[in-house]
Amino acid sequence: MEPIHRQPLSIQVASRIRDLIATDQFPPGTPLKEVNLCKQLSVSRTPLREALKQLIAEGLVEQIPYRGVVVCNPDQASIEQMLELLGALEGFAGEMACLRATPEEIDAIRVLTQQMHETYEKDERLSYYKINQSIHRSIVEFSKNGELIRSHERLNSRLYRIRFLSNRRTDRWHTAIEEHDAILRNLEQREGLKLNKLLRDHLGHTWTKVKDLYDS
Amino acid sequence: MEPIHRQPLSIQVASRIRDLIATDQFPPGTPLKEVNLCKQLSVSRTPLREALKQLIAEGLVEQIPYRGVVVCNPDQASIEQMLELLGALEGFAGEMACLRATPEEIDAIRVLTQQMHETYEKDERLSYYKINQSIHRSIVEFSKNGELIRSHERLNSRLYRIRFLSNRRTDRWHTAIEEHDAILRNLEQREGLKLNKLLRDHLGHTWTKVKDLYDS
DNA sequence: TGACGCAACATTGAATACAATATACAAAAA
DNA sequence: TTTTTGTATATTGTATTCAATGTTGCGTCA
Repeated sequence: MEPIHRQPLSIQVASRIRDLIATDQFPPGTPLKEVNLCKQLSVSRTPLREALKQLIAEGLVEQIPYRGVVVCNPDQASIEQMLELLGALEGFAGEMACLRATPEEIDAIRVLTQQMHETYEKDERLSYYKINQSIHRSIVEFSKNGELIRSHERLNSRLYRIRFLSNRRTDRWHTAIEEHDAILRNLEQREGLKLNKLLRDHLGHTWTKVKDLYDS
Repeated sequence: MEPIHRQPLSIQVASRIRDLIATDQFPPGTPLKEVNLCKQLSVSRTPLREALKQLIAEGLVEQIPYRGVVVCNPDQASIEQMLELLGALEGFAGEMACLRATPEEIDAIRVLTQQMHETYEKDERLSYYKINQSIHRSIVEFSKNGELIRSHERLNSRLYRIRFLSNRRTDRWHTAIEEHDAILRNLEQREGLKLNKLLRDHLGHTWTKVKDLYDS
């Protein structure tokens, strides 16, 4: 029977704040003052502080002793580094997925890629963004390496906001679409090394898009 | 001028516990009871709990609600996954290091590799282990990617104990030594792709050694 | 007018008190 | 004898209180 699983307050609070940051309701630089957040979330300071400790460990916020916690505002250099690492992780995951993904799992990627085409033609950017995320997350899952999956998840969540913003503004969708077709093809044919390179380059292009956003 | 940086108690406590786990003074399965630790470390529960939260986020310990935290005892499968990921990270780092390391930095690796030979001939396993760690950590640093460096550091610390134990018992040193010579050569010649593969395979061999340890 | 010092306030760091939950053991019933 | 249930105890989860530190602003003195 399915066990009931409760979550300590601190975990729930951490999730909530994580969402608030990802959706830009707490944009970079926002000071996270303990008493304010306590009132807003209706919890006491102890679980809130434990939640903040977790977010610090994840790198989403930073803490200066006796001066509080603020939402991180990564500069161009560290965004580039994060995307570089994300590309390495996804590339490696793709390579492993070529060895370990089942035919059914590859079918799922095929379906998602098809849906992506549809959102592209309908110009539905939000749906496009979410499907894109699903594809990448699925490929990583099919690596069947739990550590890799968690590392990717953490890093990706830190980049969620910035990629979302760049997705709204960039006007070069079609290259991404073509790349996704190539990704699917190489996964189908189990071309691990090629898929690795494809995914790394794919993230590299994301960086150029983000850079455009910053420079403008 | 160098700023004075103070560390909150929770950070210090976290470091201490991390060491205790790495050095096997808190072996896997040890229950970390809050009041006990408080007395032993002479701190109150609040900073201790914040430290534990950080270790949970790092994956060194795990928490079951209302039942406390215990030192993780990863099974063979997750150790294999961690080593696989570590290999991917180091391989990628090596590839980047070929692009970005200065000649002086490569010299440093050369010196360390030479020292490694000496410890091998003198049969000094502890020194060997530490130099080996230094080499790998240095290569990762020379990738000049801070995110990569931190990810590697976290994962490596989780594997510190298990690799240490396997190093003490394995009787096949010379293959590792030869691999390190090859690593140095490819770094000197900036052969990024080859170095990537070398490092990945190197960690793969580590896995076979760890596996021997478990099976025996 | 500007710089320094002091004091009041705001905010975080740490400790303690209280509540919720799980476990262990014993007693009672089948 | 075995199972079940209730109660005591231990442990974690949360709230509150107190202490330490940083910041701001005003007043005074050069």
